Parts: sequence; C-alpha cells; structure tokens
Amino acid sequence: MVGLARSTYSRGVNAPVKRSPRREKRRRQILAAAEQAFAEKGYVATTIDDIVARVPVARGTFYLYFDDRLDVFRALVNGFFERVTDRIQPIMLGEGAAAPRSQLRSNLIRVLELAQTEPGMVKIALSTATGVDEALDAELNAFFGALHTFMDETLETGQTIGLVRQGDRRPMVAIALGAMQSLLMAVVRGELEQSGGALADALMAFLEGGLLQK
Amino acid sequence: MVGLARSTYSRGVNAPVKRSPRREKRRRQILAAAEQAFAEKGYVATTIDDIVARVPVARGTFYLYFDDRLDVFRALVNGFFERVTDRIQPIMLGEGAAAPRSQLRSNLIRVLELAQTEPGMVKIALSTATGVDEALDAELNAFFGALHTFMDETLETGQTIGLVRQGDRRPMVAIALGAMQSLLMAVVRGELEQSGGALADALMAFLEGGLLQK
DNA sequence: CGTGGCGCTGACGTCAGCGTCAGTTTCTAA
DNA sequence: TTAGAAACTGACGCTGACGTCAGCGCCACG
Repeated sequence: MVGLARSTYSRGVNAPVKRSPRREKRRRQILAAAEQAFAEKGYVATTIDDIVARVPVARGTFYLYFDDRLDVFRALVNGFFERVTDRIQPIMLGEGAAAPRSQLRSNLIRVLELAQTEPGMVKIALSTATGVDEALDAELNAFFGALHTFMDETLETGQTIGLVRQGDRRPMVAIALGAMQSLLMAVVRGELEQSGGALADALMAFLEGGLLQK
Repeated sequence: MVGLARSTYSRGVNAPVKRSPRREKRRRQILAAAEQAFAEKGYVATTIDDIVARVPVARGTFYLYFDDRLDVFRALVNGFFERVTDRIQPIMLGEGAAAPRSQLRSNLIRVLELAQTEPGMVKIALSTATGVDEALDAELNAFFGALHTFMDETLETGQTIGLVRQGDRRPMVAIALGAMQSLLMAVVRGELEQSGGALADALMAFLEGGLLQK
C-alpha cells in the first residue's frame, strides 16, 4: 500500500442526501455549531438543543440534516480525519525527491499547523471521541489503524535504507504516534505557543537523538 | 517539591461513610463490577443497571454505597491513580543511590507491569475518562498536571547533572508522557505482548538514541 | 424467643432529551 | 401573480434511566 487511505463518511439512512447551495450552507452552519458545542462541553454533555441554540434554527431542522447527535459527530470527526490524511504524504525515495528527513519534517509541520488552525477538532478527535459509540469506535480504529500501518511501512522502508535503526517496529510506532498525539494536545491546550516549525524541530530532535545525553 | 503527590478522593455527601467488614466487601464488589462495565461499554453507555447486573444486588443497594454513576467512576479512577503514583519513585541522587538510568528504567517497568495487571483500568483512565464531567476533568487535570510537573522537575535535575540534553523541556515532557501513554494503550489492547522489561527497554532505547540512525 | 437495626429490595414517580409531523413560511419558476 | 415545492417550526408524546423509599427479612444480642 502506498500512502494513507482516506476515510469515508456515509451518512445515515433517514437524512436526505440531496444538495443545493442553500442546504449546503445550513449543513455547514450546523456542523460548525456542533463543533463548537462538542469542543466546549464534550460529546457526553452536548444535547441537540445545545447545538441548535448556536444557529438561528429550530430543533426540528436539525433532523432535516442529520440523523442524530452521533451522525453529526461522525461527520465532524471524519471530515477532520480527511484533512489530516491530506496533510500526510508518503516519503518519496529516489532521484528527484527531497531528503527523507526533510519530507518527514514537512509532514510534521503540516499536521502541527492544522492543529493550530483547528484546536477544537483536535480536542474532539483525540480526547472525546473514544468510547462514545461502538460504530464510531470502529471508524476511529480504522483511522488510527491506517495511520499505524502507514507508520509501520514508513519505518520499514526507513530501516531498509538505513535511516531508521533496527529493532522491533511495534513499540517504535506506538511511541512515535503517542508522542505526536501528545504534542498536538499540548498545542491545543495552549501549553506550547510555538510555531509549527519549532515544534517539528523539537520532535525531530527526539527522533534523531532521544532525550538523554550520550 | 519531591516526588509525585497522591491524589485524594473524597466521596459525595449523601452516601454513608461508615465502615464495617460486610459493607467494605459489598463496596468492593460494586467497584469491581463497575470497573468491568466501564471497561467493556465505556462510561457513556454504562448505566447503573449494567453495573448492578454484575453483582447479586438490587438497584437500590447501589445508592447505599455511591451517590451516582460519576461517584463510582471517580472512586475507580482515583484509586488507580493512587496505585500508579505509588509506583513512580523520584530519581535519587548521591552516594548510595543506583544509577539514575536504572532508577528510570525501574519506574517504567513498575508502571508497565501495573498496566498489564489492570488493563481495564488503563483503558478507562486513559481513554474514557476525559470529557465526561467537569469535576472529574478537574481531578484528571490535577493528576496529569502533577505528573507533568514531576516529569519537568526530573528532567530539570537531569539537565543539571548532564544526563538529559539541553533545550526547552516543555515539548520533551509532552513527548515523553505521550510516548508512555501510547505504549500503555498498546499493551492493554494486546498489541504488545512483551514483558514489562522488554517494553521498558524499547522505551529506554528511544530516550537514549531516538529513532533515526546517525 | 423476641426485637431492634442493618442491609437490602424493586416498583414507582419524575424528568431530560429525543424524534416526529401537521402546519406555516419562504422560495422559485411559470 | 400564483401555485407548487422546499425549508423550517416547535409543541407533543414517548422513552429509558434516574434516585427514592416504604417495607421485607435476617442476624445478633438480650
């Protein structure tokens, strides 16, 4: 497999699928309101009324666009995962390609900058999304599983060309993804106000030399 | 500050505080049932009936021991955090003390082994606990904040004695804690069946040399 | 053998949040 | 201008989970 597969969001059965500019706009309004509400109160505590209160729209209208609370939530999370996926490019090898290290760094920067643009979604996707619903969990697992696989394949290539040290890749993958995730959370909590570049460098320093002195 | 402060769980107002061997036993039964239920279905989907169904006890009895669902949940999470805290020892310096690296490794092993003993609690504490309730979030932040501070102080000492490389400690802390957390989750998901020692070594390799080849 | 109290029961009333739908308004196109 | 379609409204009935509490049974002790 090459690259990171895009996740797909298929809406429920009941809510209509037809598109019109007007409908699209409403849909986006409701999504934006839901994003705000979820980021603020968490999935558990957010009701349809909370969402609808942020849009000049009645309760019933919500159901013309989404099946239920989970449906909006899934739409949000899946949309975000798509945007993340778009920012992760597989490392290219060979003649014209940039140095693998700099390709890696670019990937990190792009994702970190996305997080700075959408702190609410990072919070939602990384901390309220899990354990909410079985179907959603399955989708999250699909995304993180794909990320995991992608990372593993990348490391494997890295090992064969001598860029990555030898050894069991499984803990490496877990550690690397966990580090990234934690860094993203720190960013959206406002603990690290640095630029994407500076943060990517901090992470690169880790990947290149660890934490401890020789 | 020296060491990692213990978190404290104070129960709600309504549930009685009196102790007797019989009461204690029931309480533990209910806690165990709740742990199972939460680990299985997540906090959101678990009802009092789900918990009580795992103990030969009626719904009403639950309320003789806990105020509500959140109360049991807090008791569980706080108990677990205490056990984690007990396993993290501050790095001792000076004459009689073991080498800092080996003290660090021991800490990692102790925590990893706790995770292997209590996979359900790890899952609960690291993935369903956040965003559930404002008061609980505050307690979680207190715990993770204390861990953060402890880690930062440890790294600071490490920097002064030349064990830890120089540089902004904030991303270091985020990365190290995130790596650990992710490793714990991988363990409880059964992705890494290795011994605590082997996992600790994988993490130590990371801390000592990163991921990339020189 | 009583009786007081402790532990427990589970049916019950309450209520927050849900999803619906008959009716109203706004848009569109002839 | 008007009729039909599309978008929207919000009161309504329903459900499922909650927390309570009057009463039951059992044990310990006098």
